[in-house]
Amino acid sequence: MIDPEQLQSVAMAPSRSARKAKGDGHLRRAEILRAAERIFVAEGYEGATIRKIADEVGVSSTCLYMHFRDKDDILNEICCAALEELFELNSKIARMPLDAVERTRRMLRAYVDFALRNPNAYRLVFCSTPRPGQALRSEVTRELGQRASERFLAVVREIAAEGRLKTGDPETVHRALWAACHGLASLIITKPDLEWGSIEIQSRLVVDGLLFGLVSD
Amino acid sequence: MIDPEQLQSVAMAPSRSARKAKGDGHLRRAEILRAAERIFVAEGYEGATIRKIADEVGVSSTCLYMHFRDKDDILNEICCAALEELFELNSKIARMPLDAVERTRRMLRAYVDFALRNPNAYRLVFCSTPRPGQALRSEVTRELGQRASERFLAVVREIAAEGRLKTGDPETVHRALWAACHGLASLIITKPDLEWGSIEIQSRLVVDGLLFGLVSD
Amino acid sequence: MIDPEQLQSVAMAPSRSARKAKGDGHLRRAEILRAAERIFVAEGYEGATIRKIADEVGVSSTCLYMHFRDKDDILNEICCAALEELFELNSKIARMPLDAVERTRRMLRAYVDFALRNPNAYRLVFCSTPRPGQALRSEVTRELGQRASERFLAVVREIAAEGRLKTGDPETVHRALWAACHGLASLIITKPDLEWGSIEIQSRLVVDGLLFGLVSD
Amino acid sequence: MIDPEQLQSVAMAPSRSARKAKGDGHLRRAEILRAAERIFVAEGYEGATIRKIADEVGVSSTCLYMHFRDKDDILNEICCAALEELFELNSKIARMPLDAVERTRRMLRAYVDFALRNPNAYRLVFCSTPRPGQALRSEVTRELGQRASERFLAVVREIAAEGRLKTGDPETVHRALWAACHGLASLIITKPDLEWGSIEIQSRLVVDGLLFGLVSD
DNA sequence: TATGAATGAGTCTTCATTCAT
DNA sequence: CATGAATGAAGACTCATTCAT
Repeated sequence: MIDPEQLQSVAMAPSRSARKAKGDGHLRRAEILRAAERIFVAEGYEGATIRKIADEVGVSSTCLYMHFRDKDDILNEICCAALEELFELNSKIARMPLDAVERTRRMLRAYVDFALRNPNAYRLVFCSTPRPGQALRSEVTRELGQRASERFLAVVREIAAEGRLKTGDPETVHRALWAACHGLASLIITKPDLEWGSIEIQSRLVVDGLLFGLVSD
Repeated sequence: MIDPEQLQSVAMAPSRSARKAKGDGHLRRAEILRAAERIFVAEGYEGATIRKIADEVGVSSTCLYMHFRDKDDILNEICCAALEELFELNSKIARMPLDAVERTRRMLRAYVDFALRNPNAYRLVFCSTPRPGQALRSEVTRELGQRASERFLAVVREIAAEGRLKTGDPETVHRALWAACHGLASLIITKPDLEWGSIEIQSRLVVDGLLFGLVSD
Repeated sequence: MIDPEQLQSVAMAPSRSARKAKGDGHLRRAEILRAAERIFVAEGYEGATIRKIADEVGVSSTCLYMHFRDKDDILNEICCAALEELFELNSKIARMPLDAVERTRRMLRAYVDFALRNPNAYRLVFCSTPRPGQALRSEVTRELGQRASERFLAVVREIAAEGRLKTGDPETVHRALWAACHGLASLIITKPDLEWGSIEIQSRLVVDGLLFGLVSD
Repeated sequence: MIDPEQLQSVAMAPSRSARKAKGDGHLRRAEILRAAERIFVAEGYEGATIRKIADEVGVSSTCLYMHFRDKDDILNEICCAALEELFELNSKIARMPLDAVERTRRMLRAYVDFALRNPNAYRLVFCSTPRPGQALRSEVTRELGQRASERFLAVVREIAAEGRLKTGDPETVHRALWAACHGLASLIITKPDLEWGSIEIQSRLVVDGLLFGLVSD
């Protein structure tokens, strides 16, 4: 499993050796992942051919097989990295010395932002049904998603413990909040041509509206 | 966890007795559409090969081309039929002699129900980005979606006209409501293995929670 | 074997029964042949699908099989009819009470005209190599072509007998004349976009030029 | 009757020894071109399937796509190569310090020889109507053909300038000469089973006969 | 670590042809 | 005489993947 932070930093600073020099295979690996992510989303799962990815990176298609077992392996790594990042995000907010509702609000906003910042990975993780046969590998993915989700559920439970839930149980409320934000993010991502106005405003309306409807004070 | 049969109850194979009996043509056509819908969603657009669909129906692949011009034609027909149904649904509710907010609530509930009743078509229409090149055909689809959407927007505008919008403009509120319901439906559809509890309750929580947060009285 | 004269006359006068009435199968047959000829040339051998021909005639594709054994059978009939016509043409000119050279000239001009009038059939007969397997059927075609050719060779032999051949033997001269005219006709047919000027003049130049070069007086 | 081997002497399979030896790439490419040329002519455009060509070369059909974009690309390369050669031929003769008529005669003879030496390519270029849709690519082909043709037209214009044209304008005469030679060559190629006698003599008769008829001295 | 060449399986689609009616 | 429905074989082409180097 790759630490996403590491990927991120590598992607931003070409490190000591000049790009394209034959240094650390990790560079290559990260390069491929980024290209793949871009293409996976631009062209869809089957539209993202190994050759297209290889071309984007500037290497032969054979070369990809030196870093990843197969196509699904690449896909998997992308998903894991994204989920890891999301988990970190939620963890950071969870640790903030703020009112539980405020932390919830921030998590939701961060969630939508995250989705829109990584539309590629987001679609892979949250908008696609795992195809049968991928079950084993996506096990890891599900595990990671679960962890990120629980960070968020914990805060909702706090709110419930404070007796501020207007209705429903924390699990259901948690899923409602998540679903609403997912709906907004996924719709913006898959239908960018629709008239969306200010995404900032739209996003706030969903989050605050639902929080106001479900949580008191 | 959701029983997939529950989601796909509509799309079941026809009684084998009718097979090869009356060559009504229309029957075959419908049979193909149902099989295609099932497979499109089980395997994705490119995963749904003509052969798989043909096998499911029990005919040769060539036979599909007697009823549909090509693969996209099948996809298109499925989408159009679904959107048409959705439009009818909304139209019927729009005509009911009820309070605007109540009509809104019913439309939202009907929307989620519709999605869960036709998960296959729903995903095709609302969870997939139109690939470039399909633009021309999906024009019709978009047109239909637009019409269904406007039926719903009209009611939100009524609410706004009655001065009952707590915040935002009708367009943004309309999109917020839609997004939230879409999020719930799509999440249930694509991740049926998650723990969803009672969908009835979950759905009500999202709809009522958001309505309560955004609309007064 | 069909008498081309009969086809011709049928094609020009719809005879007693109204077109499309279910009268004499011969009508249908001729109708199909004409449509096929048009399409064979417009689209090439493999481009001329049974369905296209059937559509042109306005019947089902199955219907063609009631009149012809298979695709090649249609092709064959077209070729035979054309050759028959050419043979008649040459025969008529051969019987004219004219100088042998003049009859030759007329035959050549008639040949080019015939080709340009029936470019479809001409290409089928004179511009295509019989594909292996068609050998048996094209036997008939070759036989007919042979007969038409001999009508023409006979006149050249007359010229030779009159001692008016400037060079070569009658067979070689006969082939030279034929080849030249074939070249003109086939080039005009297959490359109609070239700059051809007046075909009348061009044709005369080839025929008279070669005759003048090879035949005295 | 013509021995087909005589016509296709150039297009013979390479010694099997080189196969699989040096993966020179260029060798493969040439090998494919030769096989394709043979099959294109033996079976016609649509009869020449990718698989047949691949089988002839002894590789998988996929392999062809490593060297050529698609079927038309192969066809195109063959045609271009042939036309290039023809152009060179004419250029070389044009530069010879000979009487214009003699250069014309040599060009015509070279043309027929060229056609019989490359019957496959010749038919592709000169005996087939470009199918609609191929327009763009065959643009190049036409361009090349044009250039070769103009080299020849120039010499005829010289003759005209010398006042030695018995009749007609240089363009028409040029086309007449070309058509006659084309007729001879194409007829020999497409109907090799006919009785042709000595091609040498036959060819001379056409060329000299027509030149004698059209050009003085 | 990387590649150029190659492949087998599989894609959509079209065709000539044949039934049962 | 005619057809609507259907099919098996084949078409061009693409893809993920694997060698030998």
